[in-house]
Amino acid sequence: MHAEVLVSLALRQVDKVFHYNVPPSLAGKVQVGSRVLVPFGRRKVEGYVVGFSPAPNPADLKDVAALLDEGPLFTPHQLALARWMAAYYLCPTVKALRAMFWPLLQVKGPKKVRGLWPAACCEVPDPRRAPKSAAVWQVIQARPGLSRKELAEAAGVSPRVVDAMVARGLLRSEERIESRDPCQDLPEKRIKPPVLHGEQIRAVSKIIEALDQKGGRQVFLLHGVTGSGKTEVYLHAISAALARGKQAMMLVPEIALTPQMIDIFRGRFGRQVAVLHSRLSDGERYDEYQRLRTGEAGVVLGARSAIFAPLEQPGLIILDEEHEPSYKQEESPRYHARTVALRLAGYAGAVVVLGSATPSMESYCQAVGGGAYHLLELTRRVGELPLPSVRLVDLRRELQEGNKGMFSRDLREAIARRLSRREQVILFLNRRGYSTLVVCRECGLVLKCPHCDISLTYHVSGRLRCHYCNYSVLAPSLCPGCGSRHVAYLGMGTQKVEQEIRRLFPTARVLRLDSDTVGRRGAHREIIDTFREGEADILIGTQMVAKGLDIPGVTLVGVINADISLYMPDFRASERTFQLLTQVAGRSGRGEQGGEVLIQTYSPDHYAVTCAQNHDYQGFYRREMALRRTLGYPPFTHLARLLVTGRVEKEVQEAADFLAQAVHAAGVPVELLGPAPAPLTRIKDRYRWHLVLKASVQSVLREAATAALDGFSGTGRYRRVQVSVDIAPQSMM
DNA sequence: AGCACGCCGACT
DNA sequence: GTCGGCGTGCTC
Repeated sequence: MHAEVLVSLALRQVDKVFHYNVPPSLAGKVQVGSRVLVPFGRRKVEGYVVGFSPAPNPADLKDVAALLDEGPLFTPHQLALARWMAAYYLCPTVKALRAMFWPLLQVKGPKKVRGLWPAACCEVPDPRRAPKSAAVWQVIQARPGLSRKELAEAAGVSPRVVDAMVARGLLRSEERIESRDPCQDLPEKRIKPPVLHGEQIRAVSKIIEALDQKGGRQVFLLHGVTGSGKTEVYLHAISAALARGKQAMMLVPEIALTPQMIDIFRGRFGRQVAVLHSRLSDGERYDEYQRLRTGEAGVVLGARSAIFAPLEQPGLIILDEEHEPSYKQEESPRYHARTVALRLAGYAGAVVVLGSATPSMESYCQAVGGGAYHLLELTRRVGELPLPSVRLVDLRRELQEGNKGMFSRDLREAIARRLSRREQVILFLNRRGYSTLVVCRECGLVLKCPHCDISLTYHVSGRLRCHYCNYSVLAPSLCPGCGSRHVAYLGMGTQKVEQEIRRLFPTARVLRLDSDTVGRRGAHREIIDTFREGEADILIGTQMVAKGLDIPGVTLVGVINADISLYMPDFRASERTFQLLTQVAGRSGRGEQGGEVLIQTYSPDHYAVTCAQNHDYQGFYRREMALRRTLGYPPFTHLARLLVTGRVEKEVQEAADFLAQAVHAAGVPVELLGPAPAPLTRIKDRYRWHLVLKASVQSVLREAATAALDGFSGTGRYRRVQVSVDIAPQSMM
């Protein structure tokens, strides 16, 4: 027998199986999923065992040099998924594979501590003769397993007393594994499931029916208006899956993975839930992975990458807010969690539930008109609450009438009214910082990041920041170009909104929620909890306030400027705007008092805005699909993007031209757009050019891209440029 | 990626 | 004659 090994070099040229002898010393220990060291050329590299072949191949195989871990890092299931990803996204297999097991390599292993236990048979310390020992004895009886230090502290004695007791044989010391639980300090309050309403019951029963059916994957699109109780449908479906001995995955966008959401899951499923998100420490993530691998936890709640969690046999996979662009990973492997989920479900025969108030065009078109998905609809809010009424404020007219401020009179009045009634307000602006454009009024110089072709954002800290590479400098008082004192701070972000609100409403209690205020671990939770408990009146924020917040006291949501996302150079700009407006509007009126939404915009006639105003998903869908069809965009066509980057612009451009030639030469039916400089022409000192491929069949795109890459790696001319392939890109920036 | 091999120009 | 430039090709 010899081992089939993938070497851990993320290169197309070596992305194939290499064969090695398993020496007798390692026989039986090396298994599929093992990480090994193998001789490769004249050096040794890490590799992963992906299979075994019967012995007599080319006889002169080298030996596996070493086995690097005790157990396997991935399951055959995960390997299959990685291989599919590699083929689908044109990335090296090891890249895809690493996405699945990297949490296991970040720490040495489980955290071990020395714990103390009362020894089995011995005399009990006499409280009169040895009061300190007796105190320790009492504590350890009640709480066995404490460490030396904990025990001493709990008993109020010096650790020396404990040591003496160990020496006398009263206590026995043993190593125990301490679980790093990310939810340790959260109270686990069991919450009784609420009574479902009719539409929810119907949705749940359809999903359960599918869970009970043998056979292939089934996909549901759960289209439910904001506040219709989608989460409760998920929870019931998960309960049902667990009751049938199946495991479940629940993915949410990173910023929607709020403490509130975690509380709900922990409340319902207790320690059965493993939580996975980017804020966990390496140790916590490792332990959550272990709990899943051993089957101790049967439910994953996590962000994008949780789709790779090591579940034995997922029976139910849920993607909440399935339209969210954050499900797309923007670096290699550039996968979309929804696409991976659908594939994984295919392997596992699992049921998929895609949920959203504003489904993506891609998903919705699969759910209507004979598509492959089943549509489930929740058209009413829980408790028969009405959807909030939405008013548009035409900023053009506001300007004509002499109001140059960021708040229209309507919005200002609406806020004042809420404050006087002690109701709460959410203000949404999809930009952080204070001022998004710093420009000299004399010479017109725009302050830009020295490493990126991006204008710098002024922050109240007095520094200018690049929101792409995080470069920062002290804001200059004079124009660095001409020395003029007339430097203007234009464009507004959430910090400016906050300042203006404090000026207009000095007594209001204001909170801001954006990535600048949630830097510290736990800060996110604190801000939301403070607001929920009514200890603040106004919450200002970016997208973070648009997702999942369910705060009954909020009766007004104000959108400061709806146009920011509308005029992005991206064919999804309208869709994105409609989604954002609908989502953020949905935060209003979740209590008894009803709710209102005010959207300030320069484009009050744009269908993305008017459809959001009227809660008219169908209308938006029809308009947008008609447009996509005429312009030949997804879901009517498929796209791929080749992004070429490098430090020398000329090389980048030449490489892009070369790739374009190679695509042409491939002779497949694709439309080639570009090469052209990417909208963000330089980031972190790397110039960026791209080519966009368009085809009616996706496999053709892969053919063209593969041909281009093969030709590219064949020539050594462009060593200093890098090409990355993005299949089904979410962003073209 | 690394590392060797190989084929040309310009040095002690 | 040989040192070193980097184009090409291979790694079980």
